[in-house]
Amino acid sequence: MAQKPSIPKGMRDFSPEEMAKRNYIFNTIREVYALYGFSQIETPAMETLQTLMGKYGEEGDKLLFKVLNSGDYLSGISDEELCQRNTPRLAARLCEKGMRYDLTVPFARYVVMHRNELTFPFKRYQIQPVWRADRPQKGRYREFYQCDGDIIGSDSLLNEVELLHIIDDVFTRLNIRVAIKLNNRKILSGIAEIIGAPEKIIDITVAIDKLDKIGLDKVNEELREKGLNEDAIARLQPIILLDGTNESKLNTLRNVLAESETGIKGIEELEFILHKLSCQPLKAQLDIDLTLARGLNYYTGAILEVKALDVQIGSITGGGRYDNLTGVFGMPNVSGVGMSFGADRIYDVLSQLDLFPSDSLQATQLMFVNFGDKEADVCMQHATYFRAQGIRTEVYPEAAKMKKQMGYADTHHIPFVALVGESEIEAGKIALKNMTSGEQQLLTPEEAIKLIAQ
RNA sequence: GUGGAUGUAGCUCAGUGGUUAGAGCACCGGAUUGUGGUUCCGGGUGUCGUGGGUUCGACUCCCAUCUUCCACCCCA
Repeated sequence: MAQKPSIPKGMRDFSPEEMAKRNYIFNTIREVYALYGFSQIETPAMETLQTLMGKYGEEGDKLLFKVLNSGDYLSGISDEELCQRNTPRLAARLCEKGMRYDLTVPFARYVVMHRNELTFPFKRYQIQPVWRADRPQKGRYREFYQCDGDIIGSDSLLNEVELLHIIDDVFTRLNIRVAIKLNNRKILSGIAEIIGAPEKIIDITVAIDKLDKIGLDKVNEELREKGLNEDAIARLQPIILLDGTNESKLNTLRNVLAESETGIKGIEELEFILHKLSCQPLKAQLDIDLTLARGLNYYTGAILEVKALDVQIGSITGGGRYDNLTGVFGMPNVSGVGMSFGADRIYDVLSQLDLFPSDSLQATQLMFVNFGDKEADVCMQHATYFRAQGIRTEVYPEAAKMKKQMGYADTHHIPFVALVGESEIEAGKIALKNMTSGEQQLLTPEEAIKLIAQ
């Protein structure tokens, strides 16, 4: 007897109901992207390791799923090499492909390869799974979907504004209340500059990012450990604890960063975005948040992150401006701004708040009960007609007991059941039962369609 | 990758070093051959995650391994 089957760690099956809910999310995001003039692309599940390696830092390289070469993958490898057991080097010899880790790097590769076909600015969205050999936890999987949208080949800050509107539209449609956190990498750089530790920018942002989690004392402690002197830490305090309206935050920053050209530039960028948004306000609340650093260090300008207000969960969307997306692939000076919706976390939010609209879950609208061969023939013809009219229709395939057939309709949440037996056939009508109210009436097919369609 | 928990029926979980492993819900059959979601009757559907070990005897104790979960790391 075969063992119980299983699936790899951190990967999931999706039931019909889960798929319906997931598609509701994907469709919403797709529609909004399309409304803003984005076009969809897809890239392969695997990329060459040459494309993937070294793009996500040391940590990222470890988390890449590598794919063993096909065929005689040991040919050309000596026993000596095998015995050395140098895992990274051996992996490089045995694997030349890897599973995509995110959608941004494959997109950069895509842009470089297709640069002659593209007209810039290029606005693309991409909804595909990515794979990471991370240790799974709740809400963290080894296979999950990202829904990326990027605008590349344009330095205009209007793109940032547009992304914020897209985010606002998506979450408005999904009925999720969110707060959008906004920051600018240039401001963070300016801060590092002012306190005289520009090379510590990563350490500082990582430490500041933990404020919510570990508190001010621990953050300062960590800064100390990272080699910042007391004077620098002291100068950081007002920045770490910055509070008030977005406007007052920017004013405070303007004073603190007066001597940093970069910092002032960052402030001006944020001011521009806020000004544009004041003409066309968002429904979501928007906060300037300096603790927002984002792990990835390729961002160079605006950084954004979205949190759900009514559910305790990590960020459900993130993004920002990067100046040199394609540089590593030999195509310099392509600037872009992009973001990624975290579909799996959005799913969790909608589930917890019970916000999936019921019509997004409904599949079949009408089921014909099967009374036997002769009746079924008539039902099949009716079904063809109903389908042609756009009604999602099925005919129960067996002349099972009425109880079983009704039970089937019930568990599948089919709102209408049609009963067509001898007497109905004779009258040329169908008995249409509303499964919610229990009411039943004798109707012509046309009348039935009208009733079901409303 | 580091540290710590967890795994018994489809689901949520009881259970004891000793016969044949239980409950609720779900599910299946019947009451009911043209009417579901209510009711009544009947049914346990399981290699107790997997593989070893200790023992007269292991679901229970030990080891390994896998899964899921928690914290760190990192992140969506």
